[in-house]
Amino acid sequence: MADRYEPHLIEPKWQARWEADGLYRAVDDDPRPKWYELAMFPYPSGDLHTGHWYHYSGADTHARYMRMSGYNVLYPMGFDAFGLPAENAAIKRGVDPADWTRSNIVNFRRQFKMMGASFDWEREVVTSEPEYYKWSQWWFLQLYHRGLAYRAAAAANWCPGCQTVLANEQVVSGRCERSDDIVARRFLTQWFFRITTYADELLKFEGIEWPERIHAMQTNWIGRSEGALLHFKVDVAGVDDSLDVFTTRPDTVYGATFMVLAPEHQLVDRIATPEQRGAVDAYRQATSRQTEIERQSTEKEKSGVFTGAYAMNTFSGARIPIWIADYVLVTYGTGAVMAVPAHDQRDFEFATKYGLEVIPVYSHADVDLSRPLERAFVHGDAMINSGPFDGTPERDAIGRVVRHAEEHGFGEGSVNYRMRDWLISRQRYWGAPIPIIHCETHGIVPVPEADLPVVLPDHPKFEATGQSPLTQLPEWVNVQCPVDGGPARRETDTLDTFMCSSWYQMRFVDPQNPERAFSKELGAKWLPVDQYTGGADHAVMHLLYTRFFWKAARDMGYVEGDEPMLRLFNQGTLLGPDGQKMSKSRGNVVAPDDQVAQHGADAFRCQLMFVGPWDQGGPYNPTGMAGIIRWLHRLWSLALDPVETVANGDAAATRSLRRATHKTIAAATEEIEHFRFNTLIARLMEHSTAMQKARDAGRVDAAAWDEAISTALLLTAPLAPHIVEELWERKGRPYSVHAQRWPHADPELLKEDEVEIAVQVNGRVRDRLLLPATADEATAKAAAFASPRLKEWLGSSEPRRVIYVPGKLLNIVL
RNA sequence: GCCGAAGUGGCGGAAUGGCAGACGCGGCGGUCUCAAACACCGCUGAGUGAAAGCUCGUGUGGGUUCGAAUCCCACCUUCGGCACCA
Repeated sequence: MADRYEPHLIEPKWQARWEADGLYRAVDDDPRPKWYELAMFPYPSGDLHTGHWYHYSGADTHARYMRMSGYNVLYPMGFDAFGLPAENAAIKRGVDPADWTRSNIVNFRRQFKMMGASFDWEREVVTSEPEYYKWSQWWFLQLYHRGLAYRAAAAANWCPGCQTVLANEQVVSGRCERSDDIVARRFLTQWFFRITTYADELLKFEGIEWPERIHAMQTNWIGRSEGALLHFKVDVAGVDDSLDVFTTRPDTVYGATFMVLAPEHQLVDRIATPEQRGAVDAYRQATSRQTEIERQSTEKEKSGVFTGAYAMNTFSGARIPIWIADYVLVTYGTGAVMAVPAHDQRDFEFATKYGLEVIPVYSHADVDLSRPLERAFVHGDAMINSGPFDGTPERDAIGRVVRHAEEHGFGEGSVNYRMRDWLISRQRYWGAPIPIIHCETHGIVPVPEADLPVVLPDHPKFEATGQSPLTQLPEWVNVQCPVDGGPARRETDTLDTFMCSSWYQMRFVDPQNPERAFSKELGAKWLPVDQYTGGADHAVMHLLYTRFFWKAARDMGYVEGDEPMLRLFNQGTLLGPDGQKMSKSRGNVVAPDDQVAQHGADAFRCQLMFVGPWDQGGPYNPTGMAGIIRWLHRLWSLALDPVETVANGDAAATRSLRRATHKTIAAATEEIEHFRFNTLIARLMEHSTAMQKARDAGRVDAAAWDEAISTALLLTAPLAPHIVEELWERKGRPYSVHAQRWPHADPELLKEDEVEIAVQVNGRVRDRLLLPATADEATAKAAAFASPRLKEWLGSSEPRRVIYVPGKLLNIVL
């Protein structure tokens, strides 16, 4: 008699065995086709939470499936270990960030192992260890040498809480993505990566299977708009500048009756007239006091101030006033717009408020131009008030105006992007030091590759100075210039952690290489990633950065192919049992360690996979755990309890059991390929029920039973690795179930002998008939007319039409 | 405002042109048990009926089709992203 299923006894046993045997090690010279499965690595803060379990349970199940499908699977894990929480812990509690991080990693590793995750731990990387960040620094130098890293004085997003700058991607509706503080502006000299060089290529998603919504979000973020750069002459004595504006509507240029500059625009100081200077300065002050959120509010009434200066509309020859207003952003386009009040609603509101001229430059069938406009109209029929262009239909207008501009030197066709270059400087301690030395005579000098890594010094001091804590360590900062040995200072900014995670997938292919970031051979062997999984919250940060990074690496000859991750699957967000985001303050947190202690890792994994479609996430249902546990117990007793078998079972019953088994194989394969774990489990439960029925009927065919049990175990192995390994062993099968081949469905066995078809009369189901699977329309029709139940519906009239879908339904239209 | 996803029993969800509600939870009834359970069996969308059955039913309104949860149009709601973007 088999003993009970007791997960806490079998799970640690198998975890130890798998580790000792190196069961999940990826072998570089294995002849089988490679499969690189990658799950976004975590930031090691405190505990592996339920959201992590949700992600890694699905990823692990898929990786195990691919291994059983005959692939040489690389499924590595590491830690994205630089970042703010470690530094904040250091500031608050005085612990060393490195110690804090290492102890968290120890805990994460323990929890990953408790989960039964099939990572190849020999390839682990930790981004905060010098062995790794040496190569992050090396990559920085490669980008620098290629002109893709540069330093610029620019307005930066400053998070007062984190005391550091943020990339645009890390600002979420005016707040810090991490700390939720309101972001301020600061002018600082910072390091940038020239991601905009790749903007157009990043808009292409050819050759990769990524979710549509990630395409949409990245496309949205990059924000490409086509238009023209037009030059307007500044009409101010002693200023010989032209004022450039980007516009998507160069065809409305004759209607540009004023210009608006962002208050921070460089030209403002030089053109403001003495009479207007006071008002201009006051407005600029008021603007700088506003937060990003206040400034971006679309509710707010438009405001602005006249500079007293004029520009010349190069096209119309009109002298038009130059205003400043906060609705023009210094970070977008050229920070200046030509205002066309007749055809842009914002400009219209502004013109109305300040009594500026409104000149329509399009006719419109529904707009009476003899009266003042009540609002702007964006599209029109044909150009008017536009000199030589009058009468041009709208569809030809932009092309003609741009050609004219180019011929006369008034401007040129241009493309503008919303996306800015990637700001990578952080005034933080816990990050990879940027490998640059500032020399009094030689300026910016890259650290020679032979001197890498630039090791992060121990014993940091944290004082909220707004500068990198590294500036407070003079013995580290003061160095000799690599060129002449003269006095020089190290760069004290550290790299944005997203830089470290932009190339980690490359390091996993050759994680211990002391000579290079990774060898070309191993890169060619394993890269790119075949399947990537992770949350959609990284859509415009990590997932955009890593694509940029890859393309830059490709252009430098380090990798081949255009994309780093061929397939991407985003799991959804797991919510608390109350349907709210899990958080300690709400008290709706499900603690994985407790769940494992109570029910075992297999049950917790399965329950997480069963709550709903993996890509949708949704509320965690703690009471549903009972169903999963019942099913695992059923599997246990099906496999181990004695069953009355015979050598040659009843043919029909045998065929029925084998059909159930093979149908389950076919369905399960389809589900697991598409990450549909909830329906995968439903299919497996149905199979368990089918086996139970066969067993209870007695005198089961021994071979069919054996096949059913083996199949059930093989199909369940990726989801619940421990219980299946235990049952596999107890059934006397060869170790390990996880090294077995995924079963194949026999198409012959999938065929039904008889099928139940629905018989409809005028589209409504009136009866169900059992027919041979091969029945043709005539047979089905004859059977329907022979059915007593259908008599009253069909009457004696001839059907007008009959639709027959073999195996499914017969619809008789009267 | 723009882009994207979604709306189905008491609950999580299944079905992507062919029998709506698979699978599971919960509930109800029963079996075994001294008793209970994470053991087992049955029922469980609403209305009506003794029952067979019939009628209604997938956010709302319309359409296409022999047939629509599924496709099309309009609208409503929720979630995610972007937003004074020139």
